[in-house]
Amino acid sequence: MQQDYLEELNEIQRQAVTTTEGPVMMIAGPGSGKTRTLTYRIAHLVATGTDAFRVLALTFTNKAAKEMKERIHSIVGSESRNLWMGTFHSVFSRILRVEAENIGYPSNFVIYDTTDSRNLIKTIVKEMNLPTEDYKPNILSSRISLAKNNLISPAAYRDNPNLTNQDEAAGRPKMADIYQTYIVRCKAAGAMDFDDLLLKMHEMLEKQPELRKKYQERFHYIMVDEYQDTNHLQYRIIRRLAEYYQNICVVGDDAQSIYGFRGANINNILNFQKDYPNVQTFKLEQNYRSTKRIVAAANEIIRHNKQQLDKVIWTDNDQGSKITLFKSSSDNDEGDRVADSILGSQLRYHFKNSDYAILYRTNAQSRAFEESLRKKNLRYRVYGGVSFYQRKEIKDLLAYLKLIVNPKDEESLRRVINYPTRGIGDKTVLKIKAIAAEQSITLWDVISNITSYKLSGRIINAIKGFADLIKSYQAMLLSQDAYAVAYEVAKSTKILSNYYQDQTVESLSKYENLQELLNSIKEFSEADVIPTDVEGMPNDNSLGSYLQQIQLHTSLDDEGENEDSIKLMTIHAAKGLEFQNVYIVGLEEDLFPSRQSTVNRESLEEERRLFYVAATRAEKHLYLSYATGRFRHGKFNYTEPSRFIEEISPLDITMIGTRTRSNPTQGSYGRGYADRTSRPTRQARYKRNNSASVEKKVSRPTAPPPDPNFRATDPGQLNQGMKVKHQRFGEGEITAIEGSAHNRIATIKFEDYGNKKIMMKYAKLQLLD
DNA sequence: CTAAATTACCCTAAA
DNA sequence: GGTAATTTAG
Repeated sequence: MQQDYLEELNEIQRQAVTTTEGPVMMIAGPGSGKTRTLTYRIAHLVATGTDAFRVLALTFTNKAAKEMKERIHSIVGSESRNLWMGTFHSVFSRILRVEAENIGYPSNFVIYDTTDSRNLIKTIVKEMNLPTEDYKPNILSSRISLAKNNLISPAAYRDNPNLTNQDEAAGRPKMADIYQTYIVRCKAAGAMDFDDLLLKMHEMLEKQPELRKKYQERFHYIMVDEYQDTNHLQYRIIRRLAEYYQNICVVGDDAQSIYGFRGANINNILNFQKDYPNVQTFKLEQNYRSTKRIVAAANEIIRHNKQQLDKVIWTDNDQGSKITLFKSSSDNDEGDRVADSILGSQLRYHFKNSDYAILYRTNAQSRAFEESLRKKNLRYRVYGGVSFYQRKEIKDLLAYLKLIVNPKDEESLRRVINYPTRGIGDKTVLKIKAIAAEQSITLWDVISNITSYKLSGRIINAIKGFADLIKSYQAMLLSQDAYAVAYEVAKSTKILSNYYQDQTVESLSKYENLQELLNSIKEFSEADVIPTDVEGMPNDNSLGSYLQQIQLHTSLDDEGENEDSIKLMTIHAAKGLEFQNVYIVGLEEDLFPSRQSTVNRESLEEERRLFYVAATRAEKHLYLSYATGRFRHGKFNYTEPSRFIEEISPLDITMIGTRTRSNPTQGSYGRGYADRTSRPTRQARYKRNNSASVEKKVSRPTAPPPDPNFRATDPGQLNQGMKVKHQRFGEGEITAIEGSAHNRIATIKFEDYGNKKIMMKYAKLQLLD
């Protein structure tokens, strides 16, 4: 065991580590060694005799938990595997899985992500015959989430004039009914949404004294990272769990609270002293990460906020170079400028690619940088964005697997019952639903017993075929591992081979994504199961376990940590990370700060904290960038520089203005715009980053060879005068191409049909030589 | 009923 | 700029 860990800490950090008893609060500024202190605190507990399974440590990303776990492992050894450590959602889902039957859920409960729960809300609205223009799924779902996170039940919601008045005014008086129905339907489906993972944990602790006692007594020591980002529900759970031993240590920084939009309550940290009057507080204000200039700029930024704890960070590090500000004329110009700057900086300072991060406010901003970096052959990786697990093809296959594990899952059932098509259309599904509703049973109950209902032979046949298929997979799961079943599903449903046959760029990428998914299932199901010493810490490689795990996947969990690539991510995703060189881009009004954040002071201050977080990620060099215009929603708009830029003293900034070389605005409007739409962006990005690993890990299943004459319908490849074949209209010749890059329409003269206008983006055309 | 084609709609961050 | 919903053709 490593003995000298206390030597690596400064005085305050050491006190925070060794003060293990009673409530402790650490206010830790950026770069103050917070993670190190927290890590050593846990290691210290274990090293001084606490059983690891008595320690609960809650973080906001799996990555943070994993890193800490590894560091603790290196200090205390294998005992660290018994720590209860992870995100709120993943730790609670493990506990709930063990206790499922005590709270009326199957232990294989499924977890609904935002898409699943929105779809469910959509069907509820439809079933209640409410106007969809007033009842928008994402608004409804955010209100439900708000209610759940503030422990407002449907009944309490109904009685809350504040909430109901808002709903009345917005034309959705049935809000509370939807909320109630939503809960009933989730329960019936054996499903929990993200909020339920917290809510059910809370309910269990409140309503079941035995279980409350069990968990209160299990966790001698509780630690919560990023405490400023906890919401009311999380706060209540933590309080309950800590009630018995009172050994609770929270770590946070009010200046870095950036999750207000999902209910984070900054008062949780501001009021901690009231909750625990005997709290011992440690302030970590020395910054070990950044140069003096960066630290000074950060302090200037945050000083513009009214609501904050009194705290100034300082550093002993070098003065460092000035902050660089880039002004560009468009989003594409901004991309080029940043890519140029990275190249120049690499030549001068010999940094690796992985020493650079480009941070933006919205995921959509990544594209321009991707293109510019690709042009210069700079390796990059985009984190976050549309998650791998949200892609259609992935969700489809996962829906089968979820259904096999838990056939009550209505969302998954609806997703796959007619995919691939097997003659079960909307009408048929409606009939089944009517039967299920009438008898108060689940859809699966009806489907699995379809022969006992009076329906037409054709319908019974189709449904029986489907039910038998699912049943056969379920039977298979009894004797075979998760991968074998998943592979069988992918193969026998033809999902995989259909994508393989269809040689378009999109389909190929979908095919590869599916392979990648199968791959990860294979890895999971073949991994050695490391037994833990702890009762109630499930650690198995079943399909159900896999499904629960991936639903709680966080965006930074993606592999590639060790590769040498420039990192592109949102500022939210960058929290807790550090980089030698940071580019904060898109510093424009209405983008950063975002338009909706400028309506009141609270949200503007949160936006400013976001800027503070971004700036404090930088160790050596900080670059800011804005453009005077950019494409948004398919249109070019002129923009104003962000108010945040002015909040930093001009003395600390070097300005680099718009270049006069080519005319960038026009370039981006004409040629650049056409270029970007003709390029398979997201698929290409994924493929680029992952295809190599796909190829080496999995051998391809046999599929018929692709038709050599077939070419992807890429509007950029097609020109006037070309001969093409259309699936329906037969052979023809392109006589004209019109429309914007987005909606490119070809006029094609067909032999049998005359002139037809075809939207090229969607039509499947075969190129004839 | 299916598949293709067209139109409608959304739009901050994320477990 | 992308996807979901709807319409259209077969």
